[in-house]
Amino acid sequence: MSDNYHHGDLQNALLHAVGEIIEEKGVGAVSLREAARRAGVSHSAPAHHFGDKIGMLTAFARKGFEEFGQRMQAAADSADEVDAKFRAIGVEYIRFAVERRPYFEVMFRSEMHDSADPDFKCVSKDSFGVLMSVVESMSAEELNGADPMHAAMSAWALVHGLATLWLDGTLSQFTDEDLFTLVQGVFEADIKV
Amino acid sequence: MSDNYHHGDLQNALLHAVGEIIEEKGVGAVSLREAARRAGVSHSAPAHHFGDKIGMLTAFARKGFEEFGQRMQAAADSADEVDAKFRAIGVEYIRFAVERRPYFEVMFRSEMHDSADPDFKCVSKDSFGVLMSVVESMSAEELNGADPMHAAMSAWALVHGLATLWLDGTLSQFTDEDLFTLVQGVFEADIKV
DNA sequence: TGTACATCAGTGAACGCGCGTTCACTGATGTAC
DNA sequence: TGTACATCAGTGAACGCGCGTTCACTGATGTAC
Repeated sequence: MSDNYHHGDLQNALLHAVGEIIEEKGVGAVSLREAARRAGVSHSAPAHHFGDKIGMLTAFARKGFEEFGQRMQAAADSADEVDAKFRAIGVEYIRFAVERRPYFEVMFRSEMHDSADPDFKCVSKDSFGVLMSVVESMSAEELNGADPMHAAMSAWALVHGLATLWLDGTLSQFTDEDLFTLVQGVFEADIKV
Repeated sequence: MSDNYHHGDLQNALLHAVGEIIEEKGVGAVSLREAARRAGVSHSAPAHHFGDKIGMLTAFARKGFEEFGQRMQAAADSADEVDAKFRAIGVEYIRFAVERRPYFEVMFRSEMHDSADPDFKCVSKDSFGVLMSVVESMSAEELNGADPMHAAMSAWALVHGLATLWLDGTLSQFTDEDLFTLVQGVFEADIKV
């Protein structure tokens, strides 16, 4: 690999830079030029690879969903009992949101990516599939007679809500608890609405 | 009120404009200049009133929380039974998110306002207080022995997750259901994690 | 009833900035012969 | 083994844009006397 002209893996270097920018300055600070700067490359290089800004962010979101899907699957595989799988997925969801905040924010904010991108659609559906297949393996008794899709949405909404409220700093206004102590408490308190 | 120089209620006119901008072009399109344009006023007028951009958005969020708090309170008062209050609050939360999307987005995104603003803090805490007081009026039996704070967080996370997933367009990828049919189903399916 | 004056809302010109996009280009690489 | 050529990655100058902020200003309003 030459030192100069041909970077070798610029695509990944740029996506890495995007992550850094979000980590340091938030999603609003992402720009093609700043990503180029951090990758040590001319400011028009990113457009060459990704077409435009939204293309770069969509590629970033796709990469996020790939890791996310793998982690969800690993969580589901980490337990034998259905309800243990269920909990493991929930905890891993929140863990991902906190550890990989830049991905999470771009993945789940519609204005930050192109949801119509076929690859994006595919990889995001796959992630949801992990949750669905766990729910579908539940017995009618375990589901309390609930529709599996609704049960999946319910679980998803709960962890997604916790994650976003935490990331937005709203929760810390109301409780001093460590996030995972809180998660534990919330999972146990998940009373019937 | 003169036609020209002194507007009379520019502050509100600007906040109204902010709502319009978000409705039409999303939170990223908000600017002092665009708000001024829509209020039919010079571009430096908003700074005169709000100090800077974040000041304008924080005022917008405050206004949102005021309406939000009132609606939460009205929902809580609309029923006699505790669990009916609980449900009413949940539905109203989601209804607010959908009907008043611009407010909702600015209220719950930390980078869109100044969370340290004393008035903001006050009015957002008040809203949460409505939920807390309903949960606190529940008997130990109704709570299934759960900590009231955790029960409140759990309910909050559920509806907040539903609302944000819906607004971000993520849910519509997976279900064709009307939002409130889905909400109904999810509330009923709210199984123990 | 009239005048002077303080206050405050809103103006408009100017500034510098970072951005996305375009485009003709150049340097490196690999392949065909 | 050497040469010609196509391909593709990355360059860098240029463009126009909308933005936030500043600042000396002006027009309207109300109050004191």
